[in-house]
Amino acid sequence: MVQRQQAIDALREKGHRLTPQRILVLSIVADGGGHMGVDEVFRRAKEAYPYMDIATVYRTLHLFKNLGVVTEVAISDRLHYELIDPSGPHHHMVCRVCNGAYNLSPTYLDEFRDTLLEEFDFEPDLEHFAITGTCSGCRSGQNTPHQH
Amino acid sequence: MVQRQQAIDALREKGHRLTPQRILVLSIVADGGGHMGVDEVFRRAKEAYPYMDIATVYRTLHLFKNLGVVTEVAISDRLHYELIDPSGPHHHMVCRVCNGAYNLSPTYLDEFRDTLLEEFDFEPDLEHFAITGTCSGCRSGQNTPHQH
DNA sequence: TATGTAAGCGCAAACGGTTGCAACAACCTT
DNA sequence: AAGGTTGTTGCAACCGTTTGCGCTTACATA
Repeated sequence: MVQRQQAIDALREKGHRLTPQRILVLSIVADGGGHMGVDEVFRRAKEAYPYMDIATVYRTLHLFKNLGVVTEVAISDRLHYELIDPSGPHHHMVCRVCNGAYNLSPTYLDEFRDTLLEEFDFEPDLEHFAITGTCSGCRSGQNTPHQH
Repeated sequence: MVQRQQAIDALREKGHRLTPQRILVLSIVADGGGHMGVDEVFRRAKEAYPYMDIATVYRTLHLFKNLGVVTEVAISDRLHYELIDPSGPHHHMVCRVCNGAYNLSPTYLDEFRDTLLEEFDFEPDLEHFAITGTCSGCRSGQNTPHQH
């Protein structure tokens, strides 16, 4: 797994220590495959290492976020984490009805950013940005609400 | 104050009761003049009425929000409230450096909404939406950071 | 390989915000 | 004006998340 080694390198380069807890959290997020809630990361971590503390999970996820190893996305008022997509940055559209998360290419946001810069000289933070709304399936009434 | 009477009418019409606590919170938000944090609303309310509870402040602000009397805007991870602007709906750009909040006409967001609808059939929630970023003054290094 | 030191840990307390519940009071009815 | 009902309140407990603080441990140095 290439991303995992990149994450470990990023830690060392910035002078952070490589602890078993960090490796464990990283593995869990990497193996989870999608957006993982903090509680699920914690539950799996505690299975593997019973002394694991929830504070360590939060601190580790924030650290990885600041290192650019994981992205943070708010899904119905809870933060979720996933490994950075190596095929390039992307944003999320999160459906308020079914909680589904969809990727969004930055292209669409770039246009918006350019407008704000030109009109107001305001530089928006759009790096880790989730837009809530209603997805196609839920708009047409096909989905079951609040699946998760 | 016209907006205040409209708020009271909105309460009665929906079958909600007109309590001293609600009148107090409404007056505080109305007199505050800008985006008010929950803690400041609570502090002022407790000055006027020492039995006031923080839960009542939260419940009252949420009620007014649902009635469309106040708008909710997130300023650096805390929710703030202000009376609906009678000159029309608007959004906010919040500077992450100085916490300053600037109004943004919905025109700019409408373009973005249309794109998401056309491309993905995704209807974004942009009603109560604050965009964080760096404002003009802070981009040029003129402002004092983290004033609030 | 042994040692020093500062980063990181687990723990517990605290944070902002929400919720369940019994007492209370706004308002409809008479 | 008095009574009944039901929405609202204050309180306290709880939630997810953050923070302060000793103890531990990863890692640089020798």
